[in-house]
Amino acid sequence: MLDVAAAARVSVATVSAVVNGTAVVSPELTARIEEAIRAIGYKRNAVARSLKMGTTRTIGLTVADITNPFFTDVVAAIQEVLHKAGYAVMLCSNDENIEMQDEQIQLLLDRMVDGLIIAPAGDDANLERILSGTNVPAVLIDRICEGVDTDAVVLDNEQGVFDAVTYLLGLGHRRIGYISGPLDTSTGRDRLIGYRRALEAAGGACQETLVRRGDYREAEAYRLAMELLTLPERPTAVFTANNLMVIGVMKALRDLGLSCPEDISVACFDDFPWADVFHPQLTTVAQPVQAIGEHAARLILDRLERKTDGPPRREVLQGRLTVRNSCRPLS
Amino acid sequence: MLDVAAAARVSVATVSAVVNGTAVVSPELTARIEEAIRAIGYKRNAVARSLKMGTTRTIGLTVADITNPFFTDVVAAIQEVLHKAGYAVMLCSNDENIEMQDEQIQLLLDRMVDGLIIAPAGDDANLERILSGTNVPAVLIDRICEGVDTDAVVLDNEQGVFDAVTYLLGLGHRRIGYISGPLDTSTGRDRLIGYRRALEAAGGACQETLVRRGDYREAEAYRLAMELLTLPERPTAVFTANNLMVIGVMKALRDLGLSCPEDISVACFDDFPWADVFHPQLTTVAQPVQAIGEHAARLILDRLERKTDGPPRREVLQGRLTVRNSCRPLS
DNA sequence: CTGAAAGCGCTTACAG
DNA sequence: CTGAAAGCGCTTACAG
Repeated sequence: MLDVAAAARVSVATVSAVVNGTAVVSPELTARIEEAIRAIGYKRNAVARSLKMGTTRTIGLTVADITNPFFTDVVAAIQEVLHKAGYAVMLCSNDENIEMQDEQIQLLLDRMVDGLIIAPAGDDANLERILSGTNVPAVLIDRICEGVDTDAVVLDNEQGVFDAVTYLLGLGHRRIGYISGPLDTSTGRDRLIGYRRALEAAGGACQETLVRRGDYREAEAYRLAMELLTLPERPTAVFTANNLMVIGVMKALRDLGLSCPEDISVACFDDFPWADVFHPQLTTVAQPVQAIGEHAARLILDRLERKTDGPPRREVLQGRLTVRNSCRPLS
Repeated sequence: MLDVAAAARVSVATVSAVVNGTAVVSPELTARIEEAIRAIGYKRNAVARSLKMGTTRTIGLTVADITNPFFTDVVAAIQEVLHKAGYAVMLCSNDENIEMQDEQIQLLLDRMVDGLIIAPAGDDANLERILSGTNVPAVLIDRICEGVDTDAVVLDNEQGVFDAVTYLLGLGHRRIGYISGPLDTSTGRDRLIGYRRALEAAGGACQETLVRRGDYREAEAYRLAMELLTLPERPTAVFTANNLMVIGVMKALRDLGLSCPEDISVACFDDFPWADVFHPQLTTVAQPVQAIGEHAARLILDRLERKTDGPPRREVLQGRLTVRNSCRPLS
């Protein structure tokens, strides 16, 4: 910029003014400066700007598993809104590892992100402390953490599972296996509550022997499904608390020579874009991924643009039971 | 840092030395400084550091479509390797839009990323100019661009499709529909060449009437598949040049009341994690996504750590034909 | 082993 | 409308 100023025989202040359109500069000078910029091949340096301004126009984003299509879709929606607003996003995926998550958040904070969007790996004892050590606004998505009091957008997880399990009960199923998410995640807990509440509402006692605690991943779900499906009194239906785990269940069915929905009915939380073309066409609780991402982005943008200054807001969206044909009525 | 220095009654140089372990400092001073850091709640400011050092330890990454599981897996692998090496990644997805891609690359460059990994949306007339305006190293992945001479990791696309089509021919198929990617992408072109070469090698002339030019997305592939499948002389097999498009084909089959593989055989480029549990179990050309990501990350790291200074390197990986049961032999 | 000082590339009151 | 100067928070020769 000094070079440009020298070449155009003006001060850097004037150059800055034309580069940012931040003040009125006479046409002649503007032209001279623009010419000099072209000649020198000047490129603005956003980090110097950030240092001076105290803002980087970038948002840090951590998700538990970018490989999970649910998170992918949410991330895509977030980055689209943010990009339109002139923000970049710095993305970290931590493979459901809380220590790594904390490390990543620190790294993002070091780099002076203007805001943070976090899909936490699980309850995180350090998160509150880390966040309160800064005044960078944060919004939690998907899962919330005990004691972390920030903006958040979550789903009504309990209701989503309640609807699905009630649907299965309506089909005549009484032995409904449940592969849960980890109980140190809010979604894991809330979804399990939905399962229990549905059974209770139907007057059936919850059969804890049919509940298995998974980790939202395929491999462990496979193992748990094998357990469930080889029980002396096998469940007639299995529900998994997320998308990845249903794949594990389907693999178990395949390896056991069972078919869905003939032998076992299957349903899960989270939808797939291909769910209505491949067989069995899965019945799912679809999350409004686009809306989740958009809301999260808006919340952070609101904070940054000082439109909002109040207490934490928590937005709760609803899932939608999407019935296809992976569950059959028990005659 | 000045505050810390003041509190510990030392100079900032000394504080910097202990924060970065960049010089030997006496134990007493170290202790005093660490105490002061704790007391003040000092946090390092990476942007100031970056300005001084001329390096941000962050890599810019743009992909055509983060929503595509192929790219997602590659991104996950990249970010894992880079994170271990102490780099952050700034991610941009541009929905296959080249202008937006250029804009994003500019934005990343403004922010002084140390390196760039680009999965280009397509041939980009401006990319070479943009890149040559900086000395930030770049590596292209998946698709390469005419005239852009940087490190790259790509697949042997031609061979992948050749193998798949040869397999179909071996099954007795003669009328093989092909839904291509956009021809302004290197993958779109190379895969189409693989298709033609396979037909020629088998002595059959390539039937251009069975070739449709798609855009790597589901919606357009659906439309094209409807065209192909309602031809007077319908193909007996359809191959799509990527993963998303095969979903469109399956939707078309469903809407036409055709089944796979009984009525039509289907195969595609790119694998799915669930391909061997849902029906039809798709026959695919699987890409080594993990390896692609790792290689790309290593290439950029090599450049940054000055281990490599030579001419652009181009790594070519091989796909693997993964036969399942979406293609039937024609008796 | 430690400190004073310059400088990375910007922006922004403050004068003129 | 334009310029000289300070300062954002660091790092790093250079002295001592």
